Amino acid sequence: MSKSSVSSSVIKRLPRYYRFLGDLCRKGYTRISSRELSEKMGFTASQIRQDLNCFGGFGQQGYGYNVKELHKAIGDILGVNAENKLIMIGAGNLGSAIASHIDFRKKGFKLIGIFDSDPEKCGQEIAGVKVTDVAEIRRFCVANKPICAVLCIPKNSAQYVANSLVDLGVKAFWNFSHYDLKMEHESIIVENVHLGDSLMTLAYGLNNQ
Amino acid sequence: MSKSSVSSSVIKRLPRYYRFLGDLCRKGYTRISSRELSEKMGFTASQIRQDLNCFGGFGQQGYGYNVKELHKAIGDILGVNAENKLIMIGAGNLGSAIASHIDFRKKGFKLIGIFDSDPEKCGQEIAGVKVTDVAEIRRFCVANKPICAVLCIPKNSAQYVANSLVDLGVKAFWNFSHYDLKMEHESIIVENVHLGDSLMTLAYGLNNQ
DNA sequence: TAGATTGTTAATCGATTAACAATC
DNA sequence: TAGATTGTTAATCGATTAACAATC
Repeated sequence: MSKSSVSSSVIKRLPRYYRFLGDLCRKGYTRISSRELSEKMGFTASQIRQDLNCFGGFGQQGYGYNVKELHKAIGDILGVNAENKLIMIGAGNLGSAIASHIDFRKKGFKLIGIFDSDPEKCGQEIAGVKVTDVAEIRRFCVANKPICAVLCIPKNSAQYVANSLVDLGVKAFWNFSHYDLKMEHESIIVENVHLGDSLMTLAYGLNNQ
Repeated sequence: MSKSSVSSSVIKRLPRYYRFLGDLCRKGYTRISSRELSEKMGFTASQIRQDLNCFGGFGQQGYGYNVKELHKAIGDILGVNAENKLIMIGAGNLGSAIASHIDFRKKGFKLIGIFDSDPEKCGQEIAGVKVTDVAEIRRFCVANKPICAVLCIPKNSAQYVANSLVDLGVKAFWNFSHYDLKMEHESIIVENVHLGDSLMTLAYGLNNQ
């Protein structure tokens, strides 16, 4: 299945559907129409039906969607039940907060290692994972084959570290380093998170009415 | 000036331009053409010129753009030199990491207060700001008139807290609470950050080639 | 002046919305 | 069966790209 043909606009909405449907499940909804869902989510009903039909016909005419089934289906599309092995590089403020704050298992990942260059941090435990010296990364990757890395390191080392990790088999990066990673192989997946950019759009909003 | 007519696609690219131009300044560039910038940023030259001309003609035919001037101009459009007073609600893992990690002053904000309901945390200092009991928020807001709030609180209290803060004059929210805020007054600016959603798009990528 | 590169208009492309026949 | 609501095609809208005349 060439799901890669699905546009990124649609893909970025999937986690949102997943979240809302999870909430609806918990609230005891068993069925919902695209119109009802559109009112709750602020999308149009048309868009919801259009989006879902990129992946198959989950609804039933005259009835709507089964909330639980749809939630499960979207979870499967996203791959939230996978256990993609993930390591984190950089256990500073942000790194350790993310390690503790994100429920990796519920998002399709398993945190198997945290690395830092600061000897003070090595040996400490964060989110149940021991912090290891970065010097050990190569050995660790060869032995444990992580597929994804969270980068919480300064921007000047981000590209170098990412390149090294690609050579060690890492296929995806969740990058918090204030630097836009550019990867050679286009099969490498990168999600650059720029919290500062997000904040600046707020400044823009306040600055311009 | 009805800058509000500028599309959000453009606005979301502004911080990126700002970052790249800052880097170019530091690297000693004095001028740059839209073509050169397009190669560095991965946009098209056309888009760059189109984007910039939403705000005015910053370039010069036959020459290109003055890096320093353009950087300054975009900074002014974003309002990075403002000192929008900002408070943070919730000093847990994520809240305190963000307070320490983000350079608010460089983004147009000034962190003037941090609030938490945990008595353990009250009195502690984070990023040079003392953590205060949430019970004090009303008094604090009346006295100090913050215009923006960062929400690092559980999702079930997010909407209630946001509504209360609106009544106290807060105009903008940077919301990390795993819940999509819906505000009555459409003048209230909300930036919902969903780190989990961002991570799930990575899971999707790994799950689908 | 000639060359380069902008600002801007026009063309294209993609994403969103509307409409409706199919069908539960 | 009649009513509701989907899946899907067609229409609209907006954003991106291309082209080029203006001009430094």
